[in-house]
Formats: sequence, C-alpha cells, structure tokens
Amino acid sequence: MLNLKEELNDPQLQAVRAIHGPVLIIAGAGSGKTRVITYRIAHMLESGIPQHSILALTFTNKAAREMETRVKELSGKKLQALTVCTFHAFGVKFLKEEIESLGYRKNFSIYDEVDKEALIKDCLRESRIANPDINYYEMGQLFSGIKTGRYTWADSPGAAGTGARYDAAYENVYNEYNRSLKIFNAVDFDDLLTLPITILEQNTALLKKYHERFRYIMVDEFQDTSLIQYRLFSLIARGSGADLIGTQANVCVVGDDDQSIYSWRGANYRNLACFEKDFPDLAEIKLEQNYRSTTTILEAANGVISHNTMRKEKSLWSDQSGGKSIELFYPGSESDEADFIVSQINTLMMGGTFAYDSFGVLFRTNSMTRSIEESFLESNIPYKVSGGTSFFQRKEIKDIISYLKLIANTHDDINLLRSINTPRRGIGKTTIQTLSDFAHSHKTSLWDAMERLCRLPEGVPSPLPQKTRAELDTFMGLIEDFRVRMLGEKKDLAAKTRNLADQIDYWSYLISEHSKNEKIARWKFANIEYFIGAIDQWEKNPDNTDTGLFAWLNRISLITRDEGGEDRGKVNVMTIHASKGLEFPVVFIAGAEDGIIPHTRSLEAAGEEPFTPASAEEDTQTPVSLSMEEERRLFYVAITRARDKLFITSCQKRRRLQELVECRPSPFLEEIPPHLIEVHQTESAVENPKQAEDYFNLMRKRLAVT
DNA sequence: GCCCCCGCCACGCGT
DNA sequence: TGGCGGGGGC
Repeated sequence: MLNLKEELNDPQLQAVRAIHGPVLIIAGAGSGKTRVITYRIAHMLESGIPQHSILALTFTNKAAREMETRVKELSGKKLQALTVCTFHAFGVKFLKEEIESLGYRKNFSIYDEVDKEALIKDCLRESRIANPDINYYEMGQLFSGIKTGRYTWADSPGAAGTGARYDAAYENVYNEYNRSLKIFNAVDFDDLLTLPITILEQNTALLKKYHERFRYIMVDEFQDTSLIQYRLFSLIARGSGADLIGTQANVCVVGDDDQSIYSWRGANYRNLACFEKDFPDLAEIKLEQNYRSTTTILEAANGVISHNTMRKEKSLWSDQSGGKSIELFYPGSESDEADFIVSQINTLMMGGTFAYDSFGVLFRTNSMTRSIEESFLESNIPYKVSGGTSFFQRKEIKDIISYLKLIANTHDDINLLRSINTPRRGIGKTTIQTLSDFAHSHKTSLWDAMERLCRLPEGVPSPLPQKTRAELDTFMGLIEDFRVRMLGEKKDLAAKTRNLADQIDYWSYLISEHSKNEKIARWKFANIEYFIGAIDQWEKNPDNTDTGLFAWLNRISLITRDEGGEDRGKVNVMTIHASKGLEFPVVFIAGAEDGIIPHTRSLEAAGEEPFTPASAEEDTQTPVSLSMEEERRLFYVAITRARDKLFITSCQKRRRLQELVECRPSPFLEEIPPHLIEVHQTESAVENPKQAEDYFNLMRKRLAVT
C-alpha cells in the first residue's frame, strides 16, 4: 500500500493524484520528477487501472528501464502488460504488428546512422550529382528534417554557412533513398515514428483500437520531444472523430523547458504551446523544490539560466543551505586537466565518504573523453564511459551483426554489401556493379539479383564469370543455411552465432587484418565473445518473452549507448547530453572553454558568431540567439547534476585537429555569481607562468564584471 | 579483376 | 585516431 502523503510534498502529491484529464507538470532539475512519475503509475495501478491501458513514453532506454524497475518495486507487481518505452521502441512494437499494411514484411531491418549514410552514398552514386556540396551526414540531417516535417524542400536550410538553399536535385536522391528502403524492407529511425502515424491516419478503426487501449498516457522529458513524436502520442491520446476533444484525454506530460537540449534533433519548444492548445483545461503543476543540490550549486545554476530570455518563469529553491564552493581550475592542457581530475578523485577517495561511483565527469563531446580514460587507466581508477561509439558500432561487432541482419532479411542490401566481402571472398567492385545494375533496372534487391544472375538454368548465358558465380552461390548457401537454423527454432541463438563466426572464419580474418598487432585481433575477438555472451544472457532471461533473431536485432538497433555491465563502483564519464536525468555527489565539468561550451559548431549551424564579449555591456546588446540559449541550458544541465560539490576546469591550451590551440574560458562562467566560486592556479601553470598569469587575470576580470 | 597501401580528411550532441 | 577513396601492384 502506497503512503503518498508521507513520501511526497504537496505539489508532488497533487501531480501523482491528477490521473484524469490533461496534466502538464513543470519539473525543475532535481525536483523529484522520476519519483513523481513512478508514484503516479503505481498509484494508477493501485486505483485499479489495468496495466495494458497505461503507456509511458521516455526519451532514453535508460530512463525507461529505470522507471519500470522502480514501478515494479513500488507496486510489487509483475508488469507484463505495462508499456514503458522510448518513442522509437514503441514505434518498433507498433510496426511489428502493423507494418504489413504498408507493403513491408514483418522482418524489416532497422537502419542506424551508419547504414543510413551508406545508403545515401549509394543513392548519390546512382543519381548524377558528381560533387555534392554537402556531405553525407548533412544530407542525412536534411532527409530527416524533410521526413519528420521539420521543413519542406522550399524552406530547407542551406549548407552550413553558405546561406544557400539545397538544390532540388537532392529531392530525387531523397526519393531514391526512400524507394530503396522499401525495396530492402528496411526502415530508418525516422520511419519508426512516421510510419505508425501514416498507418494510424489511414486506418480509423485501428486508431480507435489504440486510442481505446491506451487510456492513460505519460510523456517524460517533454521538452525534448520532437514535432513528430508529439503528433504520434497526441494522435493516440485524442483518437479521431468524436473523440477529438482533448479535455477528456488522460495524458500527462512532464518536462522542464530549462533542460531542453535536443533542438538539433527536432525537439520543439512549441510543443508546449501545442499541448496547451490541443488539450485545453489542462492542470498545470510546478515542482520547484530541489532535493538534489546545495544552495551554492542551485544559485550558480539559477545565475546562469536567468540569462536566458525564452523561459517559463519558475524559481527553484532548496532547504539545504550553504554548501561547498564551486572550484574553478584552468589546467595547461587536456592531459593536465585529466591529471587534475584524477588527483582530486584520489584525494576525495582518501576521505572515505565517497565511492568511485560518486563521481561524474562531464564533457561536451565524446572525443574529449580520451585523455581522461588514459589517466584513469594509468592510475587504476575504475571508470565507465557511457555514450561515444557504442559497443554495437565497433567494426567487428557490426560485421557479425550485418550477417545476422542479412539472415533475418535477405533483401537488406546495405548489410549484404557489408558482409558479402568480409572476410574477402573475391567479390569486388565489378561484380557488385553488375548485380547493382541489374537490381536497379529491375527495381529489386541485390539478393534477388544474385539469385537471378547466378542460379540460371543450363545453357542460359550469365553476365557473371563462372568463378564469381560459384563464390556468390556459396555465400547465398551460407546465408540460407543459417536462415533455416536461426529462424527455424527460437533456441540457442548465441551458439548459432558463434557457429556463424566460425564458419566464415572471422578469426583468421582478424589475424590477417591485424598481422602487425596480434593484440588488437585478440581484443576484437574477445569483443565478439562478449557479444555472443550478451545474446546468451538475453536468451536465458526469464522476463524475456520473445527470444527470436528478429527480437534481438530490434532490441540492439535501438541501443546506442553501451548499457551492459555493472555501473557500481566506477567513475561515470559521459557527455553532458548523456548525463541528463542523472545526479552525482561530485561533478567535474571538463573543457569549460569558449568554443566548446558553447560549441562553435552549434553557433555556426545557426549562422552565428562565436560568443566572446569583451564586456558586460556588449553582452546585453547581443540579440537573442536560440543556439546560444540552448548551449546555456546545456551548461545548466551540467551544473545541476551535482549534489554536493562541483569542479569546473577550463584548459589554457587544447589539442584540436592535430594542432595546439589557445583557449579562452567559457563565457558562461561569468554568469555564475562570483561569490560562489574559488578560482585556482594549477601546478602546471608553472611551466608557462606568463600565460597562466594572463589567463588567471582574465578569469578574475570576467568574474568581477558581474 | 581484386586487393593493398598510402595519404588525406574530420573531430557536436543521440533514438 | 581512424575511416575512406584513389592509385598502383599482383
């Protein structure tokens, strides 16, 4: 039995009890948002609302898992019919049931960013654009924006900095891209959201079914939902026809506009206005008491975020008065910075009050974590990096996965191309070109082309030489063989995958690829063993009801961060973006330099100059900059991760693109009230006293300005 | 026709 | 640091 009154404060209680009608919860950093959501679900279950009527949508897999675990603990129930997942995972679940109505087959492949880029390359080759003036990545962004309705061809942005609009020629590439996906029976991440909408809009009866099933919908991190995500859940919440009035919908969104840091991925602050319009008479509840941080940290965070103009008014407060000062260091280089963090951790560990997992080290970018990793390894400090190149993106893992994906869906050209000559089978460019030409002219997949050009009746001439045909035939035989074995019986997928690695002799391939360094080959092989181990664990998990090959592939397609392994007893290293929703007793914000926070690329993309005002007056004259405000929110998120103690480091020099660049401290540091900060010289400053002195003075001047 | 090696380029966040 | 494209060698 839940004891809500004892466990929650008044606004929290109000939020938990408001289960009927539309609700908007504005939850400041550290205000017990997760607590409210989990209690709310537990309270619903206790009130007799059936599990299958509840849909809770989150932003990350991690949040979904955490929410589910905590609801399970609170309610003491098995949660077989409760749906707690990310928007994308919901899309997969939906499409698994309904995708056939759009002419796809159920064994569709899910393309990640890498697959997507490979396909775009392919489509560009086919079109006659020889020298596109944007790269594949930018083109992927463009396609994504078009697909999700962020912009149309007429108002699409131009290549960064040029001010030019994209040429209509890319529209053909885009169409070719989508046609190819369909032929390959594949969907990209955007399709996971747009296809369900298409299906639901076409089929009123189906929409009615979903609308009537999910009577209670909750959306976490609402400030980071995109337009397309908004459309998906509001469609289900409002139903169609007579149900179109939003006042009766039991839909609850939880968010904090100050923590909106994903606009580049389509997150749209206007969703809030849409929500207020689409669901009139909503109850608005503000959670403003912070239970996480000391007032020092909160004041610093408030000082920073108050410089933003576009925000919903709120005032976070805490009754934990005082707190340790925020300490600011400016190491000479990124290796000094890493050494500094290591020594601080060592010192604090000696005090005995902290464990390694009390520390969070936050960076702006993934690539910046390298130097800290080196230092941690050297000093034997256990650590865990989340984010970055995920385990599943590693070459050797991707190779094995591409075989599995091809086995699941032989029309998946992108994964066929990846696996067909890895390890080498003597199938090169010319063969691929022949197959590809045939596939294109017959509007079919490479696999189909292969079958039709290789396995010809006697006497029919083939455009492929006998030797190549034999190679292709062997390859197809291998895939078909495993197809029968892996799809036939939903058992021992792990063992069968090991079998596959043996049969393609991947080990010999690794040895030959890394003939100069056998250690690397061993390391990569160990990764494959780990991968197989992960399949094994997953298969043997009793909570897992669907253990087939498709289920496994769908699962890992949506996991980008490496979520396996034990977190306890390890220092947490991650990007600021990845730290959202987490908290640590001690936080280090590393690389708090101008050009990093705020990031130059972020400002460039919006066609803005890097922000380095010489004085406070100039600062106020700077026009409102959306990207600058988002960068400030990012810094705000970083600060508010800390419970007791915050360290900020800003390097004097940093290695960038092979050269050493002079750095300046982040302009946001000036926005922290100076009385909360202690500025320190570091030992490394001795090496270059003049420069260190200048930097120190600049820092002080900046802090004195406010 | 395939493969290997070298030089070049980029390095923002993530479902 | 590594991924990729081009040119020369086999």
